[in-house]
Amino acid sequence: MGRAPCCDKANVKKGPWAPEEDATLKAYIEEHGTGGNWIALPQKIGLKRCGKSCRLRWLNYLRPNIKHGGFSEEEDRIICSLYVSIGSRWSIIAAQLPGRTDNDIKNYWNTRLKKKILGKQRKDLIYRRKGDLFMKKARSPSEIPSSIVVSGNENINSQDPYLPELPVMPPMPYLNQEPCFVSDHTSVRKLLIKLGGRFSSDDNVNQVQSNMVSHFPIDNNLNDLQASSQNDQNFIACSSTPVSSSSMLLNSHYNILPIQEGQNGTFPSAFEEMYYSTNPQKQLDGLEFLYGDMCEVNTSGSSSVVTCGDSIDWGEMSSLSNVMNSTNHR
DNA sequence: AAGTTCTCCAACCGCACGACG
DNA sequence: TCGTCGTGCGGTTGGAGAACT
Repeated sequence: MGRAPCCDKANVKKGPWAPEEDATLKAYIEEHGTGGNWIALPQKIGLKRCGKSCRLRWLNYLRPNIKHGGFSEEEDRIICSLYVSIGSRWSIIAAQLPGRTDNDIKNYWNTRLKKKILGKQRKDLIYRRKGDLFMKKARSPSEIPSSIVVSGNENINSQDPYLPELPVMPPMPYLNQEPCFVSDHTSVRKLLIKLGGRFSSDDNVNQVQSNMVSHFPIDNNLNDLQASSQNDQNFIACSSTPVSSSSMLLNSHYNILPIQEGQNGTFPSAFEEMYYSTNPQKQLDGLEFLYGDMCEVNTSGSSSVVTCGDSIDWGEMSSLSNVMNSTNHR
């Protein structure tokens, strides 16, 4: 049994809002508030609209202090930084940009910002696609040139002309350890607090966390990955992907993870703690979701292969990195 | 000038979650 | 504990206007 529709679809108006409808809704909410019930609101004020539609109209358009268009460079950077770090959590991103709505940011990202970032990389992408084609033609990992296939613990600096240059960090140490972080609420919470310190509400944390975990089938697969990485050959070079993302995050102008003076290299202490700690829990605090989004661990058969899924666009991520690095060096 | 394609964005849709009885 | 309801979210769509051929 499906759930009942939120409103009577037949008697509900759809499509663009008329100025009179806007005025009616705005006047009522400004005087009485929403009354805590969006579903009942349109009937109260005589609007033939779905409650959800009223809510959306208010939040995205009628609410006071809403800004439309004209995103600044600073806002671009914030959006990029947060997108890289938490993905398409538009509501959370919007919370960092006063006056912006999640819908606005989502549209801006999908229609403009992504293209803006990718714009300079078209040529690279074309070359890369040729590289992809070449990779797809290869029937097994052993047919892929060694410059592209990298084992988990081997040199990930190997450069192939078809792959964009990515920031490089040492191999992830956790590959040789028992994973034990997935259900740890505090690790995720810690990261979110690090991400600007504005994600302290339990609601957000839980929501983001559930999303992260659902996208990160790490449990048993990680053990397979470990075996695989020790077995070389099967580990296709995507190990630098999360690294690049982390670097982007760290290098971004927004400084989501504040860089502290006197630290070894370019990594802030919080990140170093995660990355270099011998404690597997600390190593993975906050990094797991990056892997979850970007890599797929295929454990079919006796071997495991880590591949970059379709959702990952090397060019895109590389571009993001470039944009952020360039803004960082201004 | 007309037809076609592209871009942008407001709005819709369906799902997940929490509150509540 | 379970079912229902309202809310919030992210993905997608549709249409108006701009750009291109």
